Amino acid sequence: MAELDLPASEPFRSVGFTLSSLGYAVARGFTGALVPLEIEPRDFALLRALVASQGDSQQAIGERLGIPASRMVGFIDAHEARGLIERRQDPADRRVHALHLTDAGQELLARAFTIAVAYEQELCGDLSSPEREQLLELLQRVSLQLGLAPGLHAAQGSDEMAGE
Amino acid sequence: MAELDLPASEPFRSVGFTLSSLGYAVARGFTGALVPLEIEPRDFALLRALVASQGDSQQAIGERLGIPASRMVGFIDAHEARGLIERRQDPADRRVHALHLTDAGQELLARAFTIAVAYEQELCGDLSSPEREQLLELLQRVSLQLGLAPGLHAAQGSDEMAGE
DNA sequence: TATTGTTATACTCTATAACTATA
DNA sequence: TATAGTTATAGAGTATAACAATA
Repeated sequence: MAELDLPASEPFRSVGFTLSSLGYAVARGFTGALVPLEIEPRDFALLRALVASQGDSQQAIGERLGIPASRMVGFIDAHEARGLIERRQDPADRRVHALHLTDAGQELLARAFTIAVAYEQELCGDLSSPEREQLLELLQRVSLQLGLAPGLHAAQGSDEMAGE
Repeated sequence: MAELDLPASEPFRSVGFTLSSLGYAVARGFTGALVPLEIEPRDFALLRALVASQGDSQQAIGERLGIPASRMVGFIDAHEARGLIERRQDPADRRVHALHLTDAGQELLARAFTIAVAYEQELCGDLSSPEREQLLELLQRVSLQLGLAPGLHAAQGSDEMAGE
C-alpha cells in the first residue's frame, strides 16, 4: 500500500496488510497451541476476566468482553458444565448470577498461561530483548493512531485471537 | 505473556496479544474505509488476484485465494452481477470459465488502491520513514518464526482483513 | 474415469426480540 | 416500569457432498 508502483499484483509491503495477515496467523497459532487444553482464546479471555472481577454479574462480565447478554448464557453454560465456572445467587438481588472461577478453572487458567508464555517466546524467538521492546513500542504507536485503547482486549465473536 | 508477575488480570504487554488485537482492528478499519466503494477486503483481494492472472479458471483463482470451489460460484456471481468480472468460455475446454476483469472492475480496483494507500498513511502517520521500515522488518521476522510465507495473503472466509 | 463448475443440504455462529422472574 | 437472565427464532456464512456437462 505504500509504494504503488505495481499495477495491482505482487504482495506489496504495507504495515496494514502485514499486521492484518500476521494478526490472523498469530491468533490461529494460539488457537492451535490451546487445543490440548480443549479451550479457545475466547475461553482464555473469559477465565482471565473472571480472575479480575470475581463475583461480578454475568452481564457485567459480558459487557466488559463485548459479548451480548443472550450469548453469555450458553457461553457460561458450557464452562459451568465443565466445572470451570460457578454461578452463585446474589442474596441481595435474586435476579443476579455472580460468576466465580472454581479451583479447576483456576488450574486450567494457570496452564493456559504457561502455554501463552511459551507461545510468546516462540513468536519472539528471533528477536533480542531490546528489539522486542521496540516492536511493542512501534505497535503501540500504530494502535494509538487507530484510536485503540492500549492493551484492551475482548472475547468477541469475530475471531480476534481466535482462528475460526 | 512476557512478564508473568500478574496472577492473571491486567492487560499484559505481549507481542502475540498485541499483534492479534491490532491485526483485527486494522482489518476492521480497512473494511470501514472500503464501505464507500461497497466492497470488502475479500473483494479487493479477488480483484487483485484477477489482475495477476487474467484468464485463469475459476477454480485456479479460488485455490490461490484459499476459497473452495463451491464458494467461488456465488462469490463470482456477485461480482459478475455488478459488472466487475466476466466469465468467458474457454474454446479448448468448455468446462472452464476463464475469469477476466471488466473495465469497471479495473476502475473500482484503482479506487480501492487509492483508499488502501490512504489507510496505510493514516496507520503510519505517527511513524518516521525509517521507523516504518524497521517495523516492517521486525514484523517480517516474527512472520518467519510463524512459518508464514512473507507477503502471502488470501481472501479467506474467516476474516483476515475483513471485520465481520 | 477424472475434472469444472454448480447445486443442495446441513451445520455453526450470531443477533434480535420476546419472555420470566425479580426489583 | 426497569433490569438480569433466559429462550426462540431467524439470518448469515460456510463446508460437504451429490450432480451435470465435458474431457
